[in-house]
Parts: sequence; structure tokens; C-alpha cells
Amino acid sequence: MQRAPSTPSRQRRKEARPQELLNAALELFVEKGFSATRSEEVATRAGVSKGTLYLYFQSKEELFKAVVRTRVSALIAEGQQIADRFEGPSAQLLRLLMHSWWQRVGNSQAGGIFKIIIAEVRNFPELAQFYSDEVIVPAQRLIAGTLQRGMQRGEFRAVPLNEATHTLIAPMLFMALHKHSIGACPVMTPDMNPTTLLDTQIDLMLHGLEARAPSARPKMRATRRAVA
Amino acid sequence: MQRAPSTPSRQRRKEARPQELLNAALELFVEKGFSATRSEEVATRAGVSKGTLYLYFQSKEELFKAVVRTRVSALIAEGQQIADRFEGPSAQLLRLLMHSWWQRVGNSQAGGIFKIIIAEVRNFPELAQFYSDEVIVPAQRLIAGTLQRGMQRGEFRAVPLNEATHTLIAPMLFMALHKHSIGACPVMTPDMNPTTLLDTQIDLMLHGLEARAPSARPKMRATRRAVA
Amino acid sequence: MQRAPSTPSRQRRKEARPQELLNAALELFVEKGFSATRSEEVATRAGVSKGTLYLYFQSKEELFKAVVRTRVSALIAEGQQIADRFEGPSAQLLRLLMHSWWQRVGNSQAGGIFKIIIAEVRNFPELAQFYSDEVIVPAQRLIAGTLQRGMQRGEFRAVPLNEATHTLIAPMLFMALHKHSIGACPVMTPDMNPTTLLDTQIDLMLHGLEARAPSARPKMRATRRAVA
Amino acid sequence: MQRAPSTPSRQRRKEARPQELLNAALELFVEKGFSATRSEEVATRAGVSKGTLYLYFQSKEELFKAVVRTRVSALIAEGQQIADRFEGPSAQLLRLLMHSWWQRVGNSQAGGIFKIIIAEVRNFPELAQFYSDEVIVPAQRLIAGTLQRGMQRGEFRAVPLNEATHTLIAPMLFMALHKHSIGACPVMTPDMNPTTLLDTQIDLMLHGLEARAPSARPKMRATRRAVA
DNA sequence: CATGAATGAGACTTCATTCAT
DNA sequence: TATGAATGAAGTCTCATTCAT
Repeated sequence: MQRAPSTPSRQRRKEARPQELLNAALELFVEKGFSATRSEEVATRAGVSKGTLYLYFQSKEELFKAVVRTRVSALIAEGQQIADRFEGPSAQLLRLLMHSWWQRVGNSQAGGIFKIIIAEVRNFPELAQFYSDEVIVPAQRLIAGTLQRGMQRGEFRAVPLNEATHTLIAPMLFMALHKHSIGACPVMTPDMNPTTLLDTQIDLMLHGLEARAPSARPKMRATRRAVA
Repeated sequence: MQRAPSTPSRQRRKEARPQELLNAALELFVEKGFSATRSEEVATRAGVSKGTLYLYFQSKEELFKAVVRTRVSALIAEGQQIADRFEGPSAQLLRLLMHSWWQRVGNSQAGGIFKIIIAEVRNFPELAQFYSDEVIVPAQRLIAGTLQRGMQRGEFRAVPLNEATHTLIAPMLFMALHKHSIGACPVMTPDMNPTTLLDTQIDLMLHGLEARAPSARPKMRATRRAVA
Repeated sequence: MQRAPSTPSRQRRKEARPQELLNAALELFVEKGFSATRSEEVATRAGVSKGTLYLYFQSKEELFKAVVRTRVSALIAEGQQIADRFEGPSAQLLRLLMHSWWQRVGNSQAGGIFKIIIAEVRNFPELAQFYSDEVIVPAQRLIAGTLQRGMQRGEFRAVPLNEATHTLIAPMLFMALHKHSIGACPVMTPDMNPTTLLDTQIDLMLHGLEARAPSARPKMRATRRAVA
Repeated sequence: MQRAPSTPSRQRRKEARPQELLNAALELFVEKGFSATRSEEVATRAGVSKGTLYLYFQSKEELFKAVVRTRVSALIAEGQQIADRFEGPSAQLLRLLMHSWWQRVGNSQAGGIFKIIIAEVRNFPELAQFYSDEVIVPAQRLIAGTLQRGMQRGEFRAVPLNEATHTLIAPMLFMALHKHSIGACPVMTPDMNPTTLLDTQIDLMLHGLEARAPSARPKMRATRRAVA
């Protein structure tokens, strides 16, 4: 159908443009926030002119929504698929989901999106509904569903669903927020290893803080290998 | 109320001006963020004119710094005092600090300051050091100190200090962020009772998720090694 | 209350600003139309900067509406008052109204407003309702009312009200349109004396084109003197 | 005509392109005016791409001139032919010309061209001369000629030629303007039947407004002198 | 001939800050 | 001190026109 793809022809460029713009937009939105990012800057970073941005996205707000859809919503949907197919212990699924989310979203550029939402959603009311539909509800469903699965299978004790979900999600989101705000500034801040943090959090969630006598537990290593 | 004999109220107002401006600024900064708050609106809400604002504060940025200065240090110091005087079990101290923080900070206007910092600190670099010194370090010291106290007294098992602190603080901070962003928008979002959330979080932190007899709980350390 | 008005003080300027802006706006709107007039140009012609315009008018559209209100609506209302108080023959009232309209509106800058409406109302739907309420309906009421008065008093024969009104108004409006479009261009166009045109029109309306035998008629001269 | 057996329709389309573009342009110019019509929209409505438009017309302004050139001269010339051949009473000729003009021009798309000229001629000065030569002068000649014919034949009383012409033309032109501006907007505007309007206008022109026995009608001349 | 991606000047509007009163 | 009119840089978005394919 297409010609031999020799030069970056106009056609090739056209197909790549939206992605280039989305990448540039993500970087800048995460760095400066939504309002503080000038649309011309996005265009320039994507290597095009002001006007070109508007050939692909109706407005700065639509550009932002597209970023969210491609860099967050899509990944939550993938997580949901993983959960739907998973057959092992719920604790393991929870670990898997959280590590995967951290690697693919939280620890990537996309993690900065949460900062933007938190910062500016009140100034752009239409965004609130969008973000709720596109991110909050699906994510809540994924995590709460996994908790419920654990409870139904007798793996987890009974805990308030929404609140426990919040408690599970919050520290990771918070880590993402930190990474893209204070953590991105050249100031002294307590050293923290994200992976250690993540493991600590999961561990605390599963086993609690209190000191107790050990007992029989499945070996993590085997489990994780099976998943991977 | 009236000019009475002389002019006490005008005098009083004059002295109260900076405070009134700070109050108005806090409200608006929390509601809209720093950049999106117009300085005229601050002045209007404080009952003065645009020009007057600039008699008391050099610029909008200085106004913001003054708000942070007058609204955060005291509260953290108070928490530290509570901790220093406390003599009971560490789990109880942790509960106390967290409930107290939530009531005095997280659930108040001041809780919105975190939103602003997280959102805009990268656009105003000199704010970062200031905030680190004034807020992050003292807060970290307060919580990490309490964890250490628990470990030293054999009440808590050994966990990575900074990471566990983060995990403890995050959900509450996150709740504060939520309250001033998504939570302030008129969109459907999963029902959540802050008190239940707080209790759930503390409960999870202390006892973990897994269903098992309290006495038969395994050691963290082994588990973590397996995971890592 | 005010100080001796020596210099064009800030206070004085402030009160004069809206009028200065309205004058500049009328000139430019009439010359170029609504869309083609840049708001900065209006400001410059009024001797202020871009931003100042927006201190007095919310938007370019509101500025235009204000021009219409002060330069057309107000004059129609005055015409209505004249009509309400008038006691002489209806033909004389009609003459008076039309001459007065021509002098105060049609032949002034304000006459160019009709050009703008005709040209751009379809592109600014909100303007249509505004103009209908503010101009068309009151003007229609004024002229149709006068025709009806003449018919009730037996001075005029029975003619379709709205259509006759249209026929009476149209040539004058048309003259105004002409004056601000083709007539304003440096091209040859058939010579036409507006006053002659106006008289011809009134004459035709009252007596028709057809050649007939003369009869007793009231002398115009006396009548007009009485009115003036 | 066609390339014989190969691609007749493509060939035909190619030749029809300019005409299709002119049709699309007329529609859009009439609807939105010259400046507000986007050249891409014209191309799209003609079923071609933006670039193609510029293969046939140097610029948007040239496109407009082509529309005027191809859509007005013929119609005026036809009216002149009718008048040249007519042999009945002048009042009847006047009626005929006016009804015919209304049906063929005023009430058709072409009627909208007047709106554009009136609205935007001042912003495109070279259009003025062109329009004067192509439209104003021939139309004036047609109507004024008919009036003169009536006067010479003793059917009409003596009236100022240009001014009476104006008075005759104005309401119909005005009706056309109305149809393409206010009349095209979904706002309440006094009900008006175009045919009734036209008849009323002709009737008023011929017989005047005043109630009196047809035989006892006074001479215009005396009246006008009195007024002037 | 035809396409449509790309450009960039230019329009409206906002708002931190200044300064005459 | 206090005011608030005024400024003008800056930001979003549009659209006539060009030109590589």
C-alpha cells in the first residue's frame, strides 16, 4: 500500500505527528502544569509550528485529555485485563498490579499527570468529570475488585472497600506526585529509594506494622517467578 | 463599629490588614492555586484595593511565601511537642499524631497548601528550598522519630525508616490533596468517609491486610527478602 | 464635590472614557464593520491602550451593543416621545419623524450601524435578538403606530400596516447604507441630494406617482413652521 | 466534449470545477460575508481541496470578483431588454420590472451579493469601481429610463429622476438585504409577506398614502414647492 | 492537475504591577 | 496610607496561502 519508506516523507510525518505532539505535551504538562504550559512551546518541542498543533488537537484542553487517555486510561485497562485473567493468590495479584502500575505509570512521565489533575481540576470543571470517568472509576474498580476477590477467597480479612483501596493507592500516587514536584527540585530531601518504598508499602499493607511471631507463609520468590 | 469618639476601628483595621490579606490569600490560593489566583481578587476579598496589596507585599510570590510562613511552622512544631511529651505506647502516639494532624491541618484550609506546593513548586524554584526547610524536614523528623521510638521499644518490627514514614504520611496528605481538588468538584467519586478512611489506614498499617490469627503472623524480614 | 476642574484629571478622564471609547468604536465599526475592526485600534483612537478598553466593556461585542444602545435605541425612544405628544395631522407627524430620524441617525455616523447589522448579524446570532429587541421592534412600533393613527383619524387610506411601514423605512435606511458603503468610496455614482431624496420619498409616499388633477390641500409651509 | 471512451466524468468534472467553486463561493459569501468565509470551506463545499481553489483563483478576493462578474451582469442586461421591447403603459412596465427583478434576483441567492458589497466594499476599495460599473450604473439606467418614459408619455407627474429611482429601488433591495441578514436569523421579527410587501410598495408609489378621491388628487409640484 | 500538511501573522482577552491622585 | 485607572506583555486560537508530494 505505502511506498517504500525511504525518507521521512510528508505522509510518514503526518502519521507520527500526533504521537510526537503527545510526547512533547506530556513532558511539558508534567514539568509546568496545564495552565503554565504554552501551546506554542508544545509545538516547538514537537518540532512543528503553533498552527500545526491545532491541526491535530482542537484545543489545549483536548490535547491534555488525549495525553491522559493514551498514557493513563489505556494502562489501567491493561491492568484490568491482567486481573481478569489472573488465577493465583490475591496478595500476589495485588503485588503484580502495583509493581506494574508503578513501572508503567507512576515511575514514568505519565505519573506527573496526577499532579496536574490535583492542581488544576478545580479550575477546569469539565476535566473533573473526564478524569473521574477515565481514571478514577476504572482504577477504583481494578483495586477494589482485587480486594474483594481476596476477601471472597478468604485470603484477606474484611476491610472497608473504598477506604482500603484509597489507602493502597494513595502512597504510590503520592510517590508519583513527589517525584514530579519537590523531588524534581534541586533541594535536599530525605533519601528514598522508590523500590524500597514500594516494597515497604506493600509489605505494610499486607502484614501491618506490629511485631508478631512468624508463621507459615507462601514463599514470595516462587510466586513471583510464576507470575513473571 | 462606628467611628466612636476617635478612630479605633480604622486603626485596628490598619494593623489587621496584612492578616486579612493573608487569610484571603490562603483561601484563594487553596481554591485556585497560585498562578490562577488573581491578585485583585485577593485584595477584594480582604476588603482593600489592588494597590493596597502591594503596599504590604512586594509581589504575589512574596504574598504566597508569607502565607506559608505564617500557616505551617507552628502546626508542625506543636506536633513535635506532643510527641516529645508522650509516654504511652508508640502505636497510640502514632494514632494521636495522625488524628491530630488531620484535624488541625489536613482537614483545614492549610491542607490546601500542599496542593499548591506540589503543583507549582517547579515553576517557582526558590520555593522548593523554603518548603523543604519549613515543612518536609520537620514533618519527616516527627513521624520517623515516632517509628524509631516504637522500634527501640520493641513495639514495632524493623522497617525502613524513611520509606515507612512516607507510607504513613502519604495517605493523609493524599486525602488532604483530594479534599482540595477532585473532592471539591461536583462529580461522582466513590463515597468515602474521612474518619473511616483514617481508621482503616491506621488499622491496615498496624495489622496488615492478610487474614490470619494475630499470633500466627510471620516476620516481615523474611518476606521482604523473598520479594527482593 | 469635585475639585475645581482645572486639568483633565484622572477622575475627569475616567468619566469621559466610556464616551470616548464609544465614539471611537462607532467610527471604526461604521468604517470597517464589526469583525474587521480590531479592538486595539478602537483603544488607540480613543487615546488609551488595549487593556483600558476592557476596563469599560466586557468584550468587543458588548462594546458594539453599547454603541447601538446609545446611538440608536435612545433616539428611537425620543421619536416615540415626540409621537406620543404630537397633536397635529398624521402626515405632518410622519414628515417630522422621518426628517428627525434622518438628521439624528441616518445622516450621522450612527447610520452606519445598519450596515454592520445587515452584514454581520448572521455570524453573531446573539446580536440578532439584541438588535430586534433594541431597534427593530421599537422602530416598527413608532412608524406603524403613526400610520395607524392616520388611518383612525381618516387621514390615510387603509394599507397593510407592517408592509407599509417597511416601505416607509426602507429607503431611508437604504440611503444610510449607501452613504456608508458605496457612497463612501471614491467612485462615480449617480449624483443624489439626500434632502431632495428624502422629500421625494415622503412626497411619493403621500401622494403617489400618478399624474392627477390638483385639489384643495393644506399648505405645507404653514404646517412645517408650526412644527418647527 | 469528452475524451471519448476513457474517462468522461472526470474530464467533465475538471471543466466544471471553476463553476462549482463559484457556486459554492456564492452560497457561502452570501451566508457569511466575504471576510468571514473561509476559503477551505468554499473548497470543501465544491468538493475539492484547499489547494485546488488556488489553482483556479489567485486569491479569495479574485474568487469573489469572479462570482460577481458571472452572477450579475446578465440579469441586469435581461431587464434592460424587457424594457426596450415593452410597449404598454409605464406603470405596468414598472410593475413588471420590479416583480421580475424580485423573482430573478432579489429573491434568489444573487440577492445576497448586495449585502456583501454594502458590508465590505470599504475594506476592499478596488471593488467599488467594479461594482459601480457592473451593477449600479446599469440598474439606475433601467429604472430611471422607465420613469422618464412615463413622464414623457404623460403617465407620471414630474419627479426628480435619480431620487425617485432610489425610492423605487430601495425597498426591494432592502427586502433582499433583509432576507439575507435579519430575516435569516431565528428571531421574532414582524411578520411580512414579501408579495404583499411588494404590492403595497408599488401601490403606495403609484397612488400615495393620503385618503382622497382619485379624481381630486392634487398636483405634486405645488406640494413639493411648499415643502421645500 | 490535485492534495492537504504546514506555516506564522494576527486577533481577542487577561492580569501583575505601577503611579497619579 | 489607600485607591483604582492604566498599561502592555503574553497566551490561545484562526486562517489565507504555500509547496512537497
